[in-house]
Amino acid sequence: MATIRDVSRESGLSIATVSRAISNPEMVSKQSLLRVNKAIEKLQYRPNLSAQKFRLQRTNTIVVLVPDIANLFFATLISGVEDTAAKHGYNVLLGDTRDNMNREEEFIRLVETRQADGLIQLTPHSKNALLPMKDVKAINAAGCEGTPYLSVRIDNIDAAQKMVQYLINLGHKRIGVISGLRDNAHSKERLQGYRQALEKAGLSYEENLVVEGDFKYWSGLNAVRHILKMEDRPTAIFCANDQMAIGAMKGIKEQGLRIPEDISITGFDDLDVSSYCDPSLTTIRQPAVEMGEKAAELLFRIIDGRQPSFSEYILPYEIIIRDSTSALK
Amino acid sequence: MATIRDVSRESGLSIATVSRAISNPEMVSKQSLLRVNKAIEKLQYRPNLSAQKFRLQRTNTIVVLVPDIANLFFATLISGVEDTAAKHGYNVLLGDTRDNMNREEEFIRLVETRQADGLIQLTPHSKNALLPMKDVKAINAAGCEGTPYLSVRIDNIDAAQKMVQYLINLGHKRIGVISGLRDNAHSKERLQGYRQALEKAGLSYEENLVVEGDFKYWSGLNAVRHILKMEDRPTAIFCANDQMAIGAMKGIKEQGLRIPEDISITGFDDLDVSSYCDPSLTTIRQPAVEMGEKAAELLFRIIDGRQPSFSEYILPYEIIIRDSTSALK
DNA sequence: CTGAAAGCGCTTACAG
DNA sequence: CTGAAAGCGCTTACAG
Repeated sequence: MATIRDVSRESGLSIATVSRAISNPEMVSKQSLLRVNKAIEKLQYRPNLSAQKFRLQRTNTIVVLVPDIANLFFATLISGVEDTAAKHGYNVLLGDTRDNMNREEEFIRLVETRQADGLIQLTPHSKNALLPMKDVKAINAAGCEGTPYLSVRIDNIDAAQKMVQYLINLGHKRIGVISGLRDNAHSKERLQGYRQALEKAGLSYEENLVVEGDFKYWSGLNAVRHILKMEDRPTAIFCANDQMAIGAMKGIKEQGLRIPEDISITGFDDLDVSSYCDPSLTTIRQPAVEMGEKAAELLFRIIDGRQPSFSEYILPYEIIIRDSTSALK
Repeated sequence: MATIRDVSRESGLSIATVSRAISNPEMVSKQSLLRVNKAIEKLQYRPNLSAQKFRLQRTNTIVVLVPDIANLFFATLISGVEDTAAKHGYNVLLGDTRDNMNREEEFIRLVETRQADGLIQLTPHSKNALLPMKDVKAINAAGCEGTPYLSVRIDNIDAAQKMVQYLINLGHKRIGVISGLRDNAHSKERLQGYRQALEKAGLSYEENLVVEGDFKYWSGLNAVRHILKMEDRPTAIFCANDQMAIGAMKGIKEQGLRIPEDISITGFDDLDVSSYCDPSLTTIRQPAVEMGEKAAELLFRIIDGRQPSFSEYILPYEIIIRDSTSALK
């Protein structure tokens, strides 16, 4: 492979001039530029960007830590990161952690060892989280309250509360919950919103109406089977994400029950598929793409050494009412 | 940030010894090792891997070119790549091309400019494809016949044929198709399988039974509305992927028709959600994770300069029969 | 087992 | 506008 030295030789100009011709053409005479370009063409020269990055102490790469790339919500958010990164000349390294701390640590090390300039964390913050670390520029996206570093998110508690309020307004009094894993911050906040809505309406909280899932389809199906066996069955179920809601719908229909006539169901995220399932799912739209874009922009800003105006960016959510919910008869 | 020079100074040993203590501890005396480790600990030293990579002319990074990260089939395949990459000490750079040639070119340039060692292409080969390129080590995954470089895939034609044969065996004679974009190689091969099945069964091919989609949900819904308006409506629809099949199911139910009693429908891919939609979808399972793993292994092999035994790896598919298909009454 | 030195391919302050 | 030279942080063949 040709190097800058070869181009220098071929063009009869110094390495310095060749370098300038490539990065700062305006610093070089027209004639030199021509000779350099001709040599580059002839030798099929491509600058070794690894060398360049090393020299400039800049990688133009960021890492996105994602707990589960097969969850479409994250995939969509990442597409927002990708777009913004491309615009700013950055590459995106994908860190699929599967909620595994060791994998997470390895990806964080990429930043520590200067293979990436910063990272975006998509797992909500928890007490045993590795971030924040000094020397690692990071943004938390789609997380929760109390994240001790820059974050972009929606107000999960408020969104959950509004959704449950909506169910209560429809006349539902016994509202089941299919929650995410208990320790997960999203689970906690969405459950908190649920409790607040009950409280405001003067309804009592019943622990056994809450069934734990893990945010995946099968766990929604599993959880709903549990719920349907209860003697005093809820008339509505609030699910902590869309995937579980879709799994739950499956389980409800399996039992020969109708949605929403016999039981109402709601999700959280608004995946593409949520408007295509049957019935279409009432859910909370998180602005996934915008969150990704915003997180990337903030990260590039702090990489450039400019501090952002806020430590927390709260984006608006939207309650999307479709066909999986109706008034209690 | 501490460099190897600082560790050298702190430990009173040469840079060379420090370097060896880190990369080849067995080449160094126990005592030196101890001193080096103490110094590393004290200075919180992290080797600059950018420098190391540059020095070794190796990046331990690969690029995955994906046409649409928001298609779960690709996300799942990528998780297979990720796993294998982690095992081999490689990082994965995500190249979300959105079927845009310019973006694709930029990502390929990462390999040309030594920022990555090779790439995995998830877009099926076409005549105006940029790959194969000399100096770019690449594997095509989930592609089609006639890919002019190393590939891992299933036999799309055969799979489609088998699926349509299954519909024919159920008694269906008018079978509609919701195809992907016409120029897409997957569309072509799956359509070819459809035609072959008809031919074998002595059924004639009717062009107007084939409606073009773009592999996304909405296009399935859109296409099926078209199909349902036909005077001599098909009794079964073969969709070129699951997303479109799910969109189509929505459209069919909108018209008050029942699946599979009034119309049977089949997909291609076997996404997670396909067993949770209603009715659950009869489809073709592509071994997404295994494809990703195999593609990554092959890539690492050619990066190491070892040639693989075959130029094409054909993995088995599986016909998954669920509730969206039934015999013609 | 250890160290001095060369070199990977670039960029840039300095001098002219 | 141009070139010689230093240096980014490592690794490794060579000599001892």
